[in-house]
Amino acid sequence: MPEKDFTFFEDVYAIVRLIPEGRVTTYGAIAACLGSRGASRMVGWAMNRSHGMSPPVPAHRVVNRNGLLTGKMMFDGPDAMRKLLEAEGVNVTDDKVTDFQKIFWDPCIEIGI
DNA sequence: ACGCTGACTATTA
DNA sequence: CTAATAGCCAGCG
Repeated sequence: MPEKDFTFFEDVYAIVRLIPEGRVTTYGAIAACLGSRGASRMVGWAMNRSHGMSPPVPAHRVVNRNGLLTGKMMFDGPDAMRKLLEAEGVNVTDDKVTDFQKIFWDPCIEIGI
């Protein structure tokens, strides 16, 4: 089997695409599962780069530690992220995910950590 | 080749 | 309690 040619951000894409509808995760959770807790910035940066990727990455399901939609402005519109989340059953109030802790999805489970 | 920036998080003052 | 700083890794100028 080939070595992990996958870079940090490629792993991030794989995880984000595994997030089920109606669930959200955090940058830190993804980074921590990959082995680098402080690499949360890389996760966000990877999301910024996810525009135009195939298959598309549901970056709207990735929020910061407080459930705040930090990257909503990077989408097609400042309300596009909130609209997408609400369309999946995620209530968003004041750019924050309601009951964020309840719908929080742990990527470590899916990647087998 | 070097330095800066960036959708973050945790710690210390 | 809030504010500021350090740590993280990879792309871009």
